[in-house]
Amino acid sequence: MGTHYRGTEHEQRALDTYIKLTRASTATERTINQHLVDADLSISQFGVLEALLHLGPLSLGRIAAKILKSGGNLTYVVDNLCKRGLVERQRDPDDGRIVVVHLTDDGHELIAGLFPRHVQRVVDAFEALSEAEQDALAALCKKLGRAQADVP
Amino acid sequence: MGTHYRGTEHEQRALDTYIKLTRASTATERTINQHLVDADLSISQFGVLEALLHLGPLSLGRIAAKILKSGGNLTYVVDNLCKRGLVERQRDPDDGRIVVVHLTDDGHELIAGLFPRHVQRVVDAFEALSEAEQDALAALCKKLGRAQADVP
DNA sequence: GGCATTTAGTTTGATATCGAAGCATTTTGG
DNA sequence: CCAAAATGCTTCGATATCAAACTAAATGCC
Repeated sequence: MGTHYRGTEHEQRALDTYIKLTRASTATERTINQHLVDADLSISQFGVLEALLHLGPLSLGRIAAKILKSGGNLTYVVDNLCKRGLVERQRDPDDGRIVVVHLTDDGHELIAGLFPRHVQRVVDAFEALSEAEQDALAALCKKLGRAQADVP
Repeated sequence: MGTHYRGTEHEQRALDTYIKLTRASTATERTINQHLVDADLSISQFGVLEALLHLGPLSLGRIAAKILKSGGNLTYVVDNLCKRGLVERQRDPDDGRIVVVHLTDDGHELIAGLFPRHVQRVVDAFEALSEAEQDALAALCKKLGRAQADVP
């Protein structure tokens, strides 16, 4: 693995870490989300349903922040979930700009049934690392992720 | 951060690590690729050009494997690069199934000029971690990434 | 109170992305 | 030597995704 670019050792290290991080993330996500195909859900759709399951009804903006997607995107994803009757939109009576999204009974049943399987897949995917290694990885990722807000 | 799901400690740990990994990867990618907007290149387009710069002409299949994208996708991305005159297709005379993609002069000039800036951005993004931390992160990601091939 | 600014969502146009189906071409097995 | 299987790419239909333009509602300032 690694790039074929010849730079300083410092550059090489950053490039190499970057590639491995990206690949690990992509590969892990792909493995874990394999089961969503059966439920006919996209990753984003699953993300929205999961957020609603664990946090209760949320505005579009809060969902967008939660799953790190753009507003325009969220409108689209929620549209598709609405069409399938898994969620519903409700305008906030106090603030007419806000649209709150909540699970329907069908939606709740679907995500509640799916989630345990999802957890198991996450656990399986990370079985390759010991608990200490998982903690170390999480800590490094947290540090790295936090820092990105400050990089121009 | 972290999920709001109450499971066993073992489950919590995997879920938490998963979220932090995904977020760090997404955030870092976003920071680093910000400069591509100026060059009017998508991340995938940049990935293709970079692969060609450092590895020389490649078949579509090899590019797909290199940047972890589906074949159908690669056809599309390379189409767009062709339209802009940055790459060209060439059928392999020995094996009529294979299409080899290579940089044009314009393409070479563009990516060769862009790459140093890209490296600098990667270095900057990872400045938040010490060299030892970067090495540790790379090693953990490598281990995790490798293992995904074996998870059903 | 009324205009300017900010905030929340939606729309739009372009690129990305996948999986499956389709089409050549090459390789393989009998 | 030929039919079957495998390989490499393209096409297609659907979803995702972003950024920018747009609309509507609330807030702030004078």
